[in-house]
Amino acid sequence: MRSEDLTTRARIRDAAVRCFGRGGFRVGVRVVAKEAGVSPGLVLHHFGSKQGLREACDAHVLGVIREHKREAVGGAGAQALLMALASLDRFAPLVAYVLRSLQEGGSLARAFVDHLVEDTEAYLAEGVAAGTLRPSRDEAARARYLTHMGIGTLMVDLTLDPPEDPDDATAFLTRFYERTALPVLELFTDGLMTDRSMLDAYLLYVGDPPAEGTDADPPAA
Amino acid sequence: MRSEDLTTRARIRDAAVRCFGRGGFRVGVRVVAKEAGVSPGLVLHHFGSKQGLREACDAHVLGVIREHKREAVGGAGAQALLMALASLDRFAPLVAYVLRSLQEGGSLARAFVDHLVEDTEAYLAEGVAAGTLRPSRDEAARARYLTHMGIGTLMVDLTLDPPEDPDDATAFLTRFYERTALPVLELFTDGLMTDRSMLDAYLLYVGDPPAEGTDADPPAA
DNA sequence: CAACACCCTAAACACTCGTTCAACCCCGCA
DNA sequence: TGCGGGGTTGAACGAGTGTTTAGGGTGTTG
Repeated sequence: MRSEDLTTRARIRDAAVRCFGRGGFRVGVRVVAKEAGVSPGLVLHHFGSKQGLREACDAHVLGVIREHKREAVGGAGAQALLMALASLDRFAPLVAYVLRSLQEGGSLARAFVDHLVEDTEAYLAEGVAAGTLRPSRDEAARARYLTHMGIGTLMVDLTLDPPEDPDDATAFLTRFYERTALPVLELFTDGLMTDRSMLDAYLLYVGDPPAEGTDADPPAA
Repeated sequence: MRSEDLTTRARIRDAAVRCFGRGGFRVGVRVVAKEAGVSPGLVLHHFGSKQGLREACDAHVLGVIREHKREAVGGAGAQALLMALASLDRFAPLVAYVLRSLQEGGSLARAFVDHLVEDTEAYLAEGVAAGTLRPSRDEAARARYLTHMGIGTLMVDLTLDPPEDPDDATAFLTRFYERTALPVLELFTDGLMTDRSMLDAYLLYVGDPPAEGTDADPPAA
């Protein structure tokens, strides 16, 4: 911790990120104040209100993630990004904060997810262009769906059996990855169904959708 | 509403289900009491504590769902079940309650999801036996993954832009279904990738997994 | 009729929350 | 030396929470 060379304001903000990441946004101002080593009044003096404190946290976390996304290199996708960030343990509290934010909703969650959807769309487009990924009849919808799906699966695992140590985001993410790697790879390479009847029925039902992009050859079963 | 022919205890319980479904579990005992048309003290008199009230709600909701699952016939899967239940509008508050429960965690959420995982596993086994679904190297893991994935995608949509009318679970579920039908059908019929390299790399890396149950022939590409 | 048991209410209690405020310390500056 | 003035404190306020408790009614029973 290089906490003494920070502004008091920044120290409070970082403490708040830690506290909110650990216990959600219901933790009180007094807890944050104690974590930062200051009095409760000072927190409100610097941020106006608890809402202001949270907004400052949101802005800071989002900024740091945007800034350091390139360090967290590798494939697109929510887990990949969070995993890479959490492995750099100085970012672990930020990851916990993001997970909490995704759990309880709010503007940071929306911004973060929209950001990921963009990345995913670009990543998918690359893959399609390179021939490694199949094209979709609605690329935007697919990108959003895959992103929501990735994050959602993670969130369900998180809420259903929350890790005993809320600080160790890395352990949780690793465990999650181990449990889901095989099914997700199977699904992504071969799909689930053996024929196209359900998809065709749907396409017939909705009257065949935009079909923009490449209306590519359906790969023979 | 046939509310006057119920025990006061049942009336309070149903009011609590509605309130919790609408506003989450943070809504106060006084709100529930007002919704039920009784005094706040009576709520605690009947259920001992707020925790007791919630447990009674959990038990009741789970019981009703178990009981009426056959009415809500059709394919397995979280959305299918919830959708079918919500369409019967007398169950709409229950569905909202379940969604809240999934959002905030708790024993009902766990029970509900475990229940769904079982159903999914049976449903998948049927499909595999009938030849309409591809087998997996770890059927249990796949069933759990697909269930968490389905519910998770739903929850992300729900937390990211919550519906303006928290009572109308049907509208939300319909909209969700429309947005995801195409991507999910595409993914389930053809997968995402054009070759098996990533899956093979993983299988090589983990040294080919348990493969218990049906150590079936990997379907020839 | 008296007495008991039960359903129910209204008020109060104890606590936590976000927020406010008067005062204090300590710094630079004239 | 006196004078701000921002950083900081700790106590207090008011509204919210879950919970407790004393006490009305009301019906049933002896």
